[in-house]
Amino acid sequence: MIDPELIRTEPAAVEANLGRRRRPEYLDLLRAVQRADAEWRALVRVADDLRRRRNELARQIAEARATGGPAPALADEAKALPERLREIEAGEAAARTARDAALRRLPNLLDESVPYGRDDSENVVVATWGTPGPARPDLRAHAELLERLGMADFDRAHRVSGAGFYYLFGDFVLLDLALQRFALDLLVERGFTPVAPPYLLRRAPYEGVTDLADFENVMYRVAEEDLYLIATSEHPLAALYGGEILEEEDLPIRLAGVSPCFRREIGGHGVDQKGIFRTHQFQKVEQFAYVPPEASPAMLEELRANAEEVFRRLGIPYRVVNVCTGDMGTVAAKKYDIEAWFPRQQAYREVVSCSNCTDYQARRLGIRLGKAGRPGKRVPHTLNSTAVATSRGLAVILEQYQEPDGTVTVPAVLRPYLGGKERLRPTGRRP
RNA sequence: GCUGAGGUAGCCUAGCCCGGCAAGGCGCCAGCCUUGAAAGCUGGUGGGGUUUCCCCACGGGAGUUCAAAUCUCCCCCUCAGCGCCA
Repeated sequence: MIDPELIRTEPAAVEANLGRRRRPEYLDLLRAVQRADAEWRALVRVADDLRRRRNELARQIAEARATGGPAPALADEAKALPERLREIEAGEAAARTARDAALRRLPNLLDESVPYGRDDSENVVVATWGTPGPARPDLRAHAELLERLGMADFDRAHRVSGAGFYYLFGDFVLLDLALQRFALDLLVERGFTPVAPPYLLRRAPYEGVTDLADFENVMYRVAEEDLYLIATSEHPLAALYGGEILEEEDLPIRLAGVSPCFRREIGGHGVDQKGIFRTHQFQKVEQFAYVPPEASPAMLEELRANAEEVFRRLGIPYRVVNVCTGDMGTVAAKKYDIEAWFPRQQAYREVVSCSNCTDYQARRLGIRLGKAGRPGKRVPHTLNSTAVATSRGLAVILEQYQEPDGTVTVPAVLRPYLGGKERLRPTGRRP
C-alpha cells in the first residue's frame, strides 16, 4: 500500500510514478483515492466537532444531575445531536472505505532504476556468469530423462492429481532434499535463520502480502475454511510480524523459509508441459528480510548475491535481469530475476525472483518500526528472493549435468548431502 | 466437535453486576540525585487534527442512551478441559 500521506503531499510525483506502468486504470484509482480522502478528511472535522459538543453536553448533564435537575435546553440539544452525528459518521465511514479499497488496489511505486519496457522481452541484462555451452541436440527433455531413470512418474500423478503434479522416486528425492539443504546451509552461513512456516494462511493476513488478483488466479483455497495454501513461504514470513512493532536494533532480520509452494495457475504449455518446470506444487528455500527503509537497496543486492552464489556453486551458467516496468507485479518496487542456462532448450529461463517490496507489504500488514510505546514510528521495508526452488533448480541440473549414457552427474557441492554419491543411474526396477 | 474462561495502550492487569473524562504496575524516554552506575524521586510514554486545545482508541460490527470498556444482539479470535486424531 502506498503511503496515503505521500499521496497528499506529493501527488504529482505519485502520479508520474504510477504513470510509468502505462495502465490508465491506476491513474483513475489514484484520483478515486484523492477524491475519497478529501471527502473523508472534511467529514472527520465535522464529526469531530459534533463529538466534542456531545461530550460537552454529556459532562454538563452529568454535573447538573449531581447538583439538581438537568437544564431542559441542554436535554433538547443532546437529544437531537446523535441523529445528525450518525448521518455524518455514515458518510465518513463510506468515504474511508472507498478510499482504502482504491488505495489497496494501487500497486507499489516503482524504483527509479526500473527500466521502462513493454514486457519481459525488454528486461535489461545486468550481469552474466558462466559460459553457455554449444547446442546439445542429444540431450533428453528432463521429464523423459527422469522417467528413464525410474525417478519420476508423471502419468500416474496426472491420473490421481491432474496435470502439474508428479511423483518423484529414489535418489532424485534425495537430490531434491540435498539441493534444499545445500541452499539452506549457505544461507545459515550468511546469518539467516531457518523458518518452517505454516503452509496455510487466513485471508486477512494474506491480503497484506499480495494483491487481490492472486486470490483469483494463483492460490488454492481450502473449502469450508478461511484458509489458503501458500504460494511461497514469502507470504507467511511477511505475515509473521503483522500488527507488531519491530525495534531498530533487531534489524536486519534475515529469514530462510523452507516450504512447499502451491500454485493454481502455472502458465504456458509446450516444451514444459510435462515435467517439473511448471508445476502446481514445488519446494522452495526462500530468503526474506526486514530492514529499515534506508537499508533496502543494499539488502536487495545482498539477497541477489546469495541467490547467485547458489547457482555459481552448482556450476550453472546464468544471467541476471533488471525487470522492466511492463513485467513488474503489484507488490515489488524493484525486481531482479536470475535466469539459468538450460542447455537443451538453448535458453535462459527464470529460476530466481528477487524483490524489494519497500514499505508496501509492511504497511498493509500494519508492521511498524520504532520503540514500543513511543511515538515516531516508521514503516520497515521487506524483501524476498528465491534461494532455490527445487522444481526448476532440479530441472536445470538435469539438463546441465546430463551424460550421453542417460545418467546424471551429481553436482560436487551436493554430494556431501547424498553420502558421496556421484551419479544418478537407472534403477531398472519398478517404479 | 462439545463445554468453559478470556480479548483493555509495547507487555501485565483493574474497571464490567450497579452506564458518567480508561486507574495501576512493568518496560521505555527525559530530568533530578550520583565520581559513575543502580536504586530512589519527578515528568513523559498509542493514532489523527485547524496542536495552550480537540477528536479517536477497551477484539470487530450493530443497537439502546444525553452519555457505553460497562447494558442488548450478531460475528471473529485465543486459551483450558473433554472428544477425535498422526
